[in-house]
Amino acid sequence: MPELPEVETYVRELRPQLAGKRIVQGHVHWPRIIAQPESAPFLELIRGRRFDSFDRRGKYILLGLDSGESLIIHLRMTGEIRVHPATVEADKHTHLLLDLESGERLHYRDPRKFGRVWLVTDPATVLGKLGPEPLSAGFTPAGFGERLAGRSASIKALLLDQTILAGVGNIYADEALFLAKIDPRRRGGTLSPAEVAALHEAVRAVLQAGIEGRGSSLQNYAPPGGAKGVFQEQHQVFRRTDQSCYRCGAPIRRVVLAQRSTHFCPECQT
DNA sequence: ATAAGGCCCTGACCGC
DNA sequence: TGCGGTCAGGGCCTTA
Repeated sequence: MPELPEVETYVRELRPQLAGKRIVQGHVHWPRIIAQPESAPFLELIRGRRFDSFDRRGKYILLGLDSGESLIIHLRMTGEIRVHPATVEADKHTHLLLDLESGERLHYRDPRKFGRVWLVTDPATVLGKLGPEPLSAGFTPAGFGERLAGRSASIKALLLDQTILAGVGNIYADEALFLAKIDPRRRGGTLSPAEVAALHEAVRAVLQAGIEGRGSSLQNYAPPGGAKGVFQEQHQVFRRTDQSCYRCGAPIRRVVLAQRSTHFCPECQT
């Protein structure tokens, strides 16, 4: 489940694999994977274009083309991008193929078909509603507090809300709440300024540590460079139900909040 | 405006 | 071994 650290790792590893390479021709095997425009104009617009720039916003991958347009990709749960020699066959889960002038092919693969691809002139049409980047100067304790003020939803649900801040998913939300010692069931509006500040710092710390670990590799997830991420080895609570808290020894609890499994230490997080 | 639930999808896993 | 049922969950949509 790629979240901000996994997507950041993706962009960093795709850059050397794709920079300056030209798309000869694209092939769409499952049209709904292309969110915008329709797949026919999509294929026409990418033909002959070169990969120029590589960026991330929240959990979105932004591949800038030499036409000035942006190929935006969201991997959602099981999306996967690989650059293979042309001799590598597409499997049944490969929904988009881009033939490159280099003789390689970009494979977009996604067993659960949740991911989406956009080709747009202005990225803001896709990204416009996203909240601040957690690792940028635009994410401040004061601004975070304002966005949480008056909210009755659980703080866990609010951390997953991409309009409050961009890039946090289920893993890093649970880890950040543990680090900040905040019960995930707390209503967002009830956090004190000190707790908001602690959570702000914790979110930044876990995302930064996640990036340094090249993300969390759970199930089959791996970034495109081949080597798996290692941050899962540092998880304090995520998927550690009934195991001992590393800090106090109490068993980690699992509850469901906002339809998401949520893991926390009932002794440390209050 | 906010909150909550459904939906999309398929592989993995479980119990029988 | 086969099979039906359940679970996983990001973001969008609908409903209240």
